[in-house]
Amino acid sequence: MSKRTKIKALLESTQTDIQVTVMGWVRTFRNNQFIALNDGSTNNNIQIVVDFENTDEALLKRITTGASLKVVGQLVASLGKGQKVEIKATEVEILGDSDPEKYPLQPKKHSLEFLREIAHLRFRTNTFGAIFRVRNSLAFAVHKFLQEKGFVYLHTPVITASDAEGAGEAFKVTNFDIANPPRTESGEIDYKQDFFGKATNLTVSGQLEGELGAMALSDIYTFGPTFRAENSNTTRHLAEFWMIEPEMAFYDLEDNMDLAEGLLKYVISYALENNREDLEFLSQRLQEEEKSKPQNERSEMSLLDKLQFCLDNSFERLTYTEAIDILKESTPNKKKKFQYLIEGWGADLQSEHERYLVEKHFKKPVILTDYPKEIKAFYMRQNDDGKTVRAMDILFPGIGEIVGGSQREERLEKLEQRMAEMGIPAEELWWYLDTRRFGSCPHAGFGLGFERLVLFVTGMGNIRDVIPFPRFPKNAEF
RNA sequence: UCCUGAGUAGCUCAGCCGGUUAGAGCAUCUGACUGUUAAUCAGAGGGUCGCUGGUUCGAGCCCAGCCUCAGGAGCCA
Repeated sequence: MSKRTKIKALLESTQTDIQVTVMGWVRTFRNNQFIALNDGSTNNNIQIVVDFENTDEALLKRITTGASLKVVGQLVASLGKGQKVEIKATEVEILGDSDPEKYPLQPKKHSLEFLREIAHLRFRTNTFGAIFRVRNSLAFAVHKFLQEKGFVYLHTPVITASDAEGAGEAFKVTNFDIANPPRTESGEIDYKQDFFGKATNLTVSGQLEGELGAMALSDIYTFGPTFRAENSNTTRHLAEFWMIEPEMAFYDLEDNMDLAEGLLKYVISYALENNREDLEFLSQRLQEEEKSKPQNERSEMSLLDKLQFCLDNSFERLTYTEAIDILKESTPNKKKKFQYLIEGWGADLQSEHERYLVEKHFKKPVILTDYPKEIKAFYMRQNDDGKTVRAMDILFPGIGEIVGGSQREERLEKLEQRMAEMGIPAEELWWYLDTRRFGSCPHAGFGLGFERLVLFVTGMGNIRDVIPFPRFPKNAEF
């Protein structure tokens, strides 16, 4: 294809009266002469002006919403208001027609629910263009931040054999004819004959393997897809999602929290700097959307203000025990407004409690630490009180838990004892325990839910709208 | 999985107490206009009322089951 200039560059061009070539998709065609063309490089369209009186009528009819075009013309200062520059077309070529009777996108507002059904085309809308450019920046910024700190990007396996991680239901991976799997004499499915010679599933977390890497490379992170076969039908769960899992040797919980907070702030500031226009658009979109909500449900801050606020304030850090005290004394608890009332120490925090702490009490991101060991995973480091573990959850407004992490139990005996208590088969995790046998050391790590981060930064309300092709119960289209 | 609500034209939605031929805006098509900004104006076409069964003289509307979607809860990131 002949050289073209991307629309983002043209709109920023200081030079005019030069010949340019653009390619993109038609958003609207107004007045038989004005094409709003978009190529995804920016949320803004470039206006193409067609000399319709001297253009073949058959060609004009093919300039329809969704069609892809190649346009050659002069980049000139715009005669009309609403844009600085426009292109006076000298040559318009239809690269791909788009039948207007069948093309589902119209130059109007569509519901997010409808766009979810045409996820293959929703990239062509302003909202989803902005979301996926922001998502890209956030992913890049995660790598940039960690790479600059000397972290090693470690590719942990997607297929795993251990089912002992306790992070939810896993999807089975098998080569068997599922209608007729080989069976043992006692009638059980004989996984010895399966592809891997044992039962395998898609990973629910790269953490345990990540720890193995950290115990040699010092600081590692994973950033890949993760799978949970939970029947979750919510705005913040997916069956396939992306997770960032740093694991650091010689880190305690404080270091862990500092890293997580630093990472979150860095990637948010990176997006604010590099995706200003997209975030302004999304901020406006959110404000429009909230107009239809009752006053008390609207957010106090605009999206941009909320992101900036998040950068300007340190996250509130407190222990689970302190949080319980606050919740016990809180108005909704006393007035029995909570669905689950806080009676005392030991209860798991429900969404309503987390939301109260983050959105009502502190009004900023909160890091809760030192949870009761009963409600946390086996690998978390036990505190001397015998009751709590060195866990930390970062709670964000509107999202809930965005990060879950801990200092890891590095003492072999303590770890084995906890595994026994929780019924985790030690023989399956012999390799994990080996790191505690040979040169064990204090270490820590966390998991950051990437889509939840994108949700927060874009101000979207449903996690299915911040991943290109969401996988959730009863849906694996596209 | 549980609770609540929804499913009517391509999209967003209205449809009275069960009663004749199911409506509107936008989109599409035809024509007009031609510096528009989701262009405007005039006209036209477009429906298995989610699916299955039931009640009734008669069902978009009532009943039962199922499917899908949305919001909330749980599981968690």
